[in-house]
Amino acid sequence: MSRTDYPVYLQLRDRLWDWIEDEKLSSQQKLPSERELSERFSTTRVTIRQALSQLEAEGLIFRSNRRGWFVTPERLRYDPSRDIGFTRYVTEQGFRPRTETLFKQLTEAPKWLSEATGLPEGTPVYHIFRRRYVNERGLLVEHNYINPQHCPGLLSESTDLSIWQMFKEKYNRVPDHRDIEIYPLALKGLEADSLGVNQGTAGLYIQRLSHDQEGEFLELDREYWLHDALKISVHVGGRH
Amino acid sequence: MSRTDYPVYLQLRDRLWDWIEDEKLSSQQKLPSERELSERFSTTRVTIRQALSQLEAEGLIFRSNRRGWFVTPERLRYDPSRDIGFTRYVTEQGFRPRTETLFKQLTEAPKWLSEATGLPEGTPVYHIFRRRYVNERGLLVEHNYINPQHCPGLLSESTDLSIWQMFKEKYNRVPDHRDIEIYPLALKGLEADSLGVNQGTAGLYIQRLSHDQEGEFLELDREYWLHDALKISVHVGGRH
DNA sequence: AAGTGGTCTAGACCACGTG
DNA sequence: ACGTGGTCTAGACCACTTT
Repeated sequence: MSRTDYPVYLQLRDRLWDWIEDEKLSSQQKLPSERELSERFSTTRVTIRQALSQLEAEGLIFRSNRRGWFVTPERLRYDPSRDIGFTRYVTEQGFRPRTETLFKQLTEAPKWLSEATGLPEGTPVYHIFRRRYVNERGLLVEHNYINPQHCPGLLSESTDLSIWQMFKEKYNRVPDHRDIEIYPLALKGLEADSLGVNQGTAGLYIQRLSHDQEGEFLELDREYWLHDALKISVHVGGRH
Repeated sequence: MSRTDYPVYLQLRDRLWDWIEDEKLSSQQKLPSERELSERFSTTRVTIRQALSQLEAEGLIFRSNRRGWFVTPERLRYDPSRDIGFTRYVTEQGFRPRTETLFKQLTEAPKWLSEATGLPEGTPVYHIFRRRYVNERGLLVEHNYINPQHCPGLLSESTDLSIWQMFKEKYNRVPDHRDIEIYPLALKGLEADSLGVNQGTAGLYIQRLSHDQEGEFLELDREYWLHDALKISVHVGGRH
C-alpha cells in the first residue's frame, strides 16, 4: 500500500458496508437518514456523505432524487450486439421489465443525425424517447431515431414493446450490421431528470447504429444507463 | 426543465468551463489552484470543488494525485474485439503510446481464474501487470493471465510491446473467439494507486477472455481504464 | 519552505418528498 | 407539517508536491 494513512471516510465506508451486510439489507432497501447515520458513526453529515458517495461510486448503493439511499440490485447482463428485446432479456434473467414511452414524434433529421447515418439533413425521422425499468427502478432512458421509409405509421403503434419485433413482424426488416459506441459519461439535463438522479451522476452511454442487408439506415439508438445498472457481455469471433 | 433552481456549483461549472475555453487552456494544461479559483469566483473552496468535480464527472477535466486539475485530452478510440496491439492503435490515432511493466510472475491459477477459464485450480499461469500511457498520461492498468503451455519462457521476453504479436510470431498462436465484459466501476486499491488517482475515481472495466481455434484458453485480460480516457467502438455483423 | 490538494468540523438554509 | 437530502459557508489541519 503506497498510501500512508487511511482516511476516516474510507474507514466509514467499510464500517457502513459491514453494517449493511449485518442488517441483511437487501436489494432496493432504504438506508437510515444521513443525520441518523452520522450520529450512529459519530461524525458529521459531510463526512458520512463522503463515505456514502464512495459506496455509490462502487455501485453498492444508489440514491434516488431526494428520497434517500438504497442498496443497489445485481447488475443486468446486456449484449448490445444481439437484437433480442429489452423485455425478453430482462425476463430471462428473472427480473421484471417495464417500458414507458415519454414522447414520440416525427421530426426532421438534424445535422448530427445526418452525419451519423448518411441520411440527408431534414429527412423526416421518427424520434421516440423511452424510459426502461427493471423491478420498478428506472435504469436507462433511450432515444430511438428510426427511418420512416421502413415502417410507415409507426407513431400509431404502441412503442412500449420491442421495436425490433415490430420491424420484423410488420415490416419484414432485419438489421444486418451494427456500429456500436460505448463510453462512460455524466448524466445531465433531460436524461438525469428523467431518471430521477442528480446532475452529474455517473452513467454509461451506448449507441447502436443499425443498417439492413442493403446497407440502408434502419435505426439509431442512444441509450443512457445508470453506471451501476449493467454489465455488458459480448461474444465475438468463432462459430456461433 | 423540471428543476426549479440552478445551484451555484452548476453556475460555477458553466463559468469555469467558459473561462477555460477563453483562456484557451489545451489538453493536459493545469488549472489555477483551488484557492485562487475560489477567490476569482467569489466562493468557498468546498463549492469550487463541487464545480470541479462536476467537470471531472463530465470528463472535461481530471485530477492527478495532489498535483492539481488538468484539461482532459480527447478520448482514445478502442475496439476490444480486434487484436491489434495498444501501441499500434494509439499511434494510428496520432498519439504517443508507452507501456510499463510493473511486475510479471509465474503463479498458480486461483479459484476465480479457474472458474473463468476452465483451467484446473493451481495450474501455473503467467501474470503480467502493466501500465499504459498515452501522451505520458497513464490511462489504464492491465492484468494479463496467460496460459504458459502456449508460450514457454515468456518471462524472459520483453513485455513492453504487444503480447499478441509475440503470440503470433514466436508461438504461432492466434485468438479465434473472445468473451468480452465491460462495466463501469470505481478504481480502488492497487489499480487506483498505480494510476495515481484517488480511491473511488470513476473507471471502466474491460475483460477479454481469448481462446484459440481448438477452444483452448489463451489469455485473460483485465483492464482498468480511467472513465474519461476512451470511447469503445465495435462493428458487428455483416461482411468485414 | 511554501503552497497545494485531501480531509474534516460544526454549523446553516432551502426545496422537495413523504407522512 | 415534518424530515429529508441538496447545497453552502468559514474556517482548520495534514500530507504531499513543488519550488
